[in-house]
Amino acid sequence: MLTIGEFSKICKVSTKTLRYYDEIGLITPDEINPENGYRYYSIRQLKKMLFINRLKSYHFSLEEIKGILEIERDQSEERLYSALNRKKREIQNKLKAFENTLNQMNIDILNLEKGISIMSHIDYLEVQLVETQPMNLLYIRQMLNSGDYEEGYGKYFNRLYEKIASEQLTLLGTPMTIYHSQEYNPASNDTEFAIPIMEAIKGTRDFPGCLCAKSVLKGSYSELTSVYAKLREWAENEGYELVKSPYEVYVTDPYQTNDPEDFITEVYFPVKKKHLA
Amino acid sequence: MLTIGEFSKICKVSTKTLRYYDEIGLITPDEINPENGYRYYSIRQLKKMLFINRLKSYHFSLEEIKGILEIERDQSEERLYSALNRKKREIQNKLKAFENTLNQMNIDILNLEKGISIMSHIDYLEVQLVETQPMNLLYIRQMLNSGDYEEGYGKYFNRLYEKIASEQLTLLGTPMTIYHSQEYNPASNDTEFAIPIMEAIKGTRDFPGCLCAKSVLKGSYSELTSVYAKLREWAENEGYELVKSPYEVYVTDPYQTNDPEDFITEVYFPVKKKHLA
DNA sequence: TGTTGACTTTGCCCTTAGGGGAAAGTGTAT
DNA sequence: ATACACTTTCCCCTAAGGGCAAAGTCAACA
Repeated sequence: MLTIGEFSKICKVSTKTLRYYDEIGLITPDEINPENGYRYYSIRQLKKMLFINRLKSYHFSLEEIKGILEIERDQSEERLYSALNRKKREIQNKLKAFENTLNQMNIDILNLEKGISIMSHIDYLEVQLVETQPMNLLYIRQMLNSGDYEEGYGKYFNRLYEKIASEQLTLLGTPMTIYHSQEYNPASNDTEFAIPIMEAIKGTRDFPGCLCAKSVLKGSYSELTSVYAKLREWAENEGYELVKSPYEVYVTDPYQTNDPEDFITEVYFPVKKKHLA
Repeated sequence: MLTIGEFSKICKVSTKTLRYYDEIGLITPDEINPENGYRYYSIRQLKKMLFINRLKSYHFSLEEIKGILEIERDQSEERLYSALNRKKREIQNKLKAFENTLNQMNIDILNLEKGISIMSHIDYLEVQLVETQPMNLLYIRQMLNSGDYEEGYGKYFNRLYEKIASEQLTLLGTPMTIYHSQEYNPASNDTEFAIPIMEAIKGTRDFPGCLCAKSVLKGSYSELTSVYAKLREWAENEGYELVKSPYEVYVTDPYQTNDPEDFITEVYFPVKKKHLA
């Protein structure tokens, strides 16, 4: 039997951690002296602890590890195998996200070297006042949380395109997203994915034309919030106010090009002139 | 002036977050109605908030962002530039760490496909009882925290090698590390870096020979804890006990080869036969 | 046998970046 | 006037432990 200190040293895990794992039931000492509460670990528990360490190094949460250890007794291999593969994909995604972040950072760093301040691109955004044409939209309206956006765009637009293809509908424009939520809420936003088509069938709706402030973004979607801010600022200065849900039109998007710097997105902001007080 | 809800929607930040940022003083509303406490943000604060979002996407902590924003007023560019570069290196390191993790995971996944269970390599580790020769060690003894290990190894061994080179000392073996701490403590471990040399000068010490359980690890250092566990288990079964600090000898290491799978490390565990009770 | 120093126990508060929800007050449109 | 959307503060919760304190315990040494 090993005291907690000995066990700790062999496994390279602090005693604090071992007590915590005992508390949450991840690995409990083989023996506890009922008089003084001293924890004693057996030699065979070393392997379990090392396995836990391994899984931790793979970024499994303690909750996940607990699940894996409980499974392990029954049908040991298969579910561990699938858990590993799932976690592997998770890490690959994080890795990709880091690569994207690094690309963005490099753009900013290069700009700084040229003496261009980081957020100055906002100042160069142009805003026009336009009158939009009414459209007939094939749409899906959903509550989305912010994590689902990337996935959601692909999923819902695919569904719409499938319907257009299978029912031989007539495409009249590029895909668009309409944001109905008044407040931004990371857990749930009222979002409408739509594509303009000719046929006024079930699953379509009328989208009236209106006066809009419009701005065009070239580049990564991460700049979209800047466009919204710019439009808002413009409206404030020119004496307009927002009257309906803003929307985005994806003129070129990931379906057409791979480089995020080539994306072209129009942002529309339905407005009307404010009455002077 | 924008209410918190409007500001929230434009910036894609929840009101909860805005109130939190107000609380920690990251961005406080331009105006607060003293009667009812309502927060009002100005249009010019949009840009600041977007800048915060940008820095957040670069994985700066709120504390770091606060620092950057405070700096920004004075000498805006330079310190931001260096902060960005520092954070970029951090992310590159994390990216590398993820790549290593993925490599390890792939090894395990391949093994599972072959029907080899994940921790089974422990069972194949061989342990021998050997009598080591006394040595004369050039050493540096330090308290290290677990995060410093990678860096520490390079740093301290380099320092030792430099001394050997500059004083024309005679190398008698490969580098080694002796672990003096009884308990593992992530914040501080008593660690000795050493290289055997011939000359008994200042900065060297005698390292007596002794009876050791020895095991050889081929492969990544992440398996080292397994070796310790195996040695401990072996000692228990054979009726030996640990009498001094264990140590590692790096026969081939990152200085000689790049593939972690080629590393060869000997682990020594000074023991003596236990008296039977 | 006593003492010392190392070890262990529990308990409490702290960390990041907010999320959830309640209860109460407020603003605005009809 | 009323309904409903919005805002306020307050309190508790997260994951994985770290830090520290007070008190109890163990083993070795004199």
